[in-house]
Amino acid sequence: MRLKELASHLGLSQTTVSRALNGYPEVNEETRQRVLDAARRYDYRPNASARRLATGRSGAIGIVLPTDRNLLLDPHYVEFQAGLGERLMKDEIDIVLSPSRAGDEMATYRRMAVSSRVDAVILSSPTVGDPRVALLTELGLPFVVHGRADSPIDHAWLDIDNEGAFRHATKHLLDLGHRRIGLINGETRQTFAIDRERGFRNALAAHGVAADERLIAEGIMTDETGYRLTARFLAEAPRPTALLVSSMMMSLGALRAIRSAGLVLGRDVSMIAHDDVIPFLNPDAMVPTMSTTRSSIRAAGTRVAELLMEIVADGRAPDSIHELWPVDLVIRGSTGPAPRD
Amino acid sequence: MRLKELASHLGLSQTTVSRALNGYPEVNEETRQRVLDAARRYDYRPNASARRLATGRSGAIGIVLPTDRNLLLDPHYVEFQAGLGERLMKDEIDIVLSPSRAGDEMATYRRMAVSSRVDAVILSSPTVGDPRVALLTELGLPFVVHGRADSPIDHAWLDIDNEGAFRHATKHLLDLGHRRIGLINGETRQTFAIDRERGFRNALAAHGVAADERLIAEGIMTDETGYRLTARFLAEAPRPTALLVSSMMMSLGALRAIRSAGLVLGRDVSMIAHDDVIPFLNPDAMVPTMSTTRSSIRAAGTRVAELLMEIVADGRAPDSIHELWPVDLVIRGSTGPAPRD
DNA sequence: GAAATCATTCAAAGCGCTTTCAATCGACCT
DNA sequence: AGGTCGATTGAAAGCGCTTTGAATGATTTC
Repeated sequence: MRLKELASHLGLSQTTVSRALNGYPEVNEETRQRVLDAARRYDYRPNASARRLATGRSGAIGIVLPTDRNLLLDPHYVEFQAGLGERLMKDEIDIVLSPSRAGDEMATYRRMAVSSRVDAVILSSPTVGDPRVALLTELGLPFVVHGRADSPIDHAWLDIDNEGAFRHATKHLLDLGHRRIGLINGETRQTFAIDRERGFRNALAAHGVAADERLIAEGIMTDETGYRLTARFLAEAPRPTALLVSSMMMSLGALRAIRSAGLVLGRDVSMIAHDDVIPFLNPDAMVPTMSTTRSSIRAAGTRVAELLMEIVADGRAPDSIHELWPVDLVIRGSTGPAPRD
Repeated sequence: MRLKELASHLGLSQTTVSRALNGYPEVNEETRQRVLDAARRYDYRPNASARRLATGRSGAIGIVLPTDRNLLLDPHYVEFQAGLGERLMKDEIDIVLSPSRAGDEMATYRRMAVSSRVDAVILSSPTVGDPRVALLTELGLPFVVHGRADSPIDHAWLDIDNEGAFRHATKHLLDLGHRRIGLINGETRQTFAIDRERGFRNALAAHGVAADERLIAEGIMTDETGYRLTARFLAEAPRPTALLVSSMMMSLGALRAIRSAGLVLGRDVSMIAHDDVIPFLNPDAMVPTMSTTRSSIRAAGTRVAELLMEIVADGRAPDSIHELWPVDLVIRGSTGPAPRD
């Protein structure tokens, strides 16, 4: 069923039918009802390409998907995407995934922009001075960064307070008497990891405790990295009595390492992990339950979608968008007072 | 830069330029070169919507994304998507994700088809007699099922040999002397889980061993389910000496339960888990290393993309597409001879 | 009662491509 | 020489929608 047919069925012009369907005010209410009824009856759906061509808007937002970076291997990513989708669904906006090899990423963004395939894009996993910010700004393709790119160019971003989260968590451990605290971080190419390390160091400094560089390490956020780094830390003498871990996935490995060393989590070693609220990594289901810094990555996805819509549909100025979300510190069974020796 | 401008820059008609760019044979080679050079120089990119409108093809394939089913929470899904993307990238085909609430799924497929947003779709996690197969067939929207829908309607599918995989794995355990073997399966709504259970039972039957229904259980494939079901099995008397587990994620929980019971994996209890080759769940990195039935879900994604292209671009008949992939049985440290009691 | 205003509706002009159908120009054939 | 054919190019007609500018009656206004 095409607009033309629908119009002739109704004995109306395409113009009127189109307006009725799109909610323009100048059409008679009675006419609009007739049109709406007919559209439903014939299951009419406007052709997406035609509409896009006519309006110049694509009705889609883009994500460039590096096929070989770890973004993809990452459950966080899926969860974020789910949040995104939840919001976008309401306005029937599609997500266009454009896979791209690591080197071609910039070209892919360019392609998306020039071929007007999407109205806006999302930047995930920003690095320091991320070149994508400059590119997109130059291309005039609206975007929201999930995280912060720390770029000289002002841009729209939504981030969680990583510094504050890890500062509070560290402070909590210090208050429990811990002095040797290890940090198992994500890769410090990414801004969130830098911020967390800063929070960690700030808390130590504020307490007059010197940071031990041998107890600060980073890596991709996998179970395996968690295991390896924790095992390394525990081999130090004296060993750390508490651990700050950047993801629940890593905390799984960390826990394995702690057990392998014959130690008990929450007694010999305390741990606080960052929890992005991923359904299959539930801190309450762990044994012992895991103390966390918590912020739902899914909710962030929803909000980023919302912001994107505000920019594209309502013309909101991107540089007015800077949201920093607070992070909860949830104390559970994996933290306890520092053991005395 | 628009086609029109480009053409006038070159002193050619749009027709010729369009043909040159799209590789039609009737244009002079010299002319084609000039056009290609100019296109590169001006960084010309055809407008995606216009092209789609003109050709009637959307240059995208669709995935309906149930926002509240567990498909999403699932790393398998991401990995599959990565494989898909890898292949689609080559032809600059987009993936359109259409989020949808569980109830609306069918409507979303319908919308995708009628608005010709995509040229084809992918069906994941098929259930027995999956209604989507009938719907898509009726709508005339090409699709490939990842898995098998076990529907009366013939359709394109790619699946791994789940029955064979679990049959072989079970046989291997039987050959090692195990007689009490537990099965921790994915939800038996899904065809893959049914096939695995069948393989398991077939192997037992072939060996003349009666299946113990108390040692067969299912659930969503999470760490938590793995823990819970394993703990339950180990409480039986006599307890199972071996376990077949449907995912690496579950095997993590299973391992925890085994340890909690004071047992040693690979000695007191053997385990074989299904490995979809997810980068952050590496069976070689586990302690002990995990015996698995292995088939790369990413490779499956790549191949599904390939098949989709064959249907859409080359007009291959969907009902000629039935691929059943064999599954490797990889024996590592988590399996050993049955303990004698 | 004529002019002006308002509420509705429509015809037609794009949006930027692809593709059909014709036109042109030498080369080739009889 | 007149006609045919193959190679190359172009003009114009869509693809299905939105939107501009105009038209039509009906309703007010002076």
